[in-house]
Amino acid sequence: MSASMPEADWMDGDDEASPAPARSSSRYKGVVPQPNGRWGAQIYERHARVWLGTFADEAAAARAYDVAALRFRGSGGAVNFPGAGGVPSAAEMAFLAARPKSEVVDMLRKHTYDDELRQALRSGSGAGERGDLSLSLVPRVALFEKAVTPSDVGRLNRLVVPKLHAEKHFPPLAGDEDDATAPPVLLAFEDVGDGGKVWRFRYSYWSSSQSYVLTRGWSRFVREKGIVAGDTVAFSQAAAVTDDGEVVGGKRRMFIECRKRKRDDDDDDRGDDDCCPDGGARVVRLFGANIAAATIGD
DNA sequence: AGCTGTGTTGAA
DNA sequence: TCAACACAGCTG
Repeated sequence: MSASMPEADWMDGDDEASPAPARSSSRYKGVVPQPNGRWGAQIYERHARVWLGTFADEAAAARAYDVAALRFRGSGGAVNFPGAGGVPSAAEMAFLAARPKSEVVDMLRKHTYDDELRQALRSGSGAGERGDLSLSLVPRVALFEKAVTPSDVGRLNRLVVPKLHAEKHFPPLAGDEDDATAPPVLLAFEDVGDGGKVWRFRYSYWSSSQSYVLTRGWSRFVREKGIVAGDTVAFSQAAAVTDDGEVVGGKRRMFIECRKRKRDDDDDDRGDDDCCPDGGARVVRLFGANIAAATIGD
């Protein structure tokens, strides 16, 4: 179901005008009648029942089951409301995939799922968005960030990547152990603050300074984003969320995001060429502090 | 006092 | 896996 779908549309069954006492059973999958005339929703996983809450409307309970089925079994699972409202959008699937089952179940039990989904969809659908899949909904793991130095934004046209982070999160560069200059590698990053615009940088090791650097492409990034010394560039990587909400790296997609250095109160400077189109501090939902991000280099 | 959500069982 | 049924507990 999509967030834009009015709930009332499918909330009317046959027994709308009458308070209708509990029927002996529901026509919807995962829905069970409650003694008081309300409806309960449940889904089974591994022999165990997962209670999804009770609902006044039979169809609302059925929809709760659908949501759970989407999260527990993927878009392939049988659902009560296929078609129209039941068609899971890529964005909704991402929304679901980005949170642990327990959280989804909580939202269903508290009847807050639709609100949360709408809110996430709204905040994620900025003007610069390209696909219909909001980047803010893509689960990501933070890799590292660096406050850029004057030389990082100066004429050197390069960003020094702290050795520890480079070696831990970026693909290994042959030759970084000996004094030979490693062959350059091209890395692509999706811009979290700009609807996924892709930035490509040459990544290499400068043996002369014994530094890992992002070179070609970096200066353009600095210029277009208006990055100045003191600002921060953050790197993250696509991740997957397990049943328990544990985040695991795995996908190769990497992301970059720039954050303006916090200014006390003086000027807010130009508000559009900024690196964060939305205006204020963009809140990106990142997961878990301690995740074993998969090695990018495979 | 009401309701929710679990215990449990038999069918699919 | 799934739902029917009973009712233990919980909530207010």
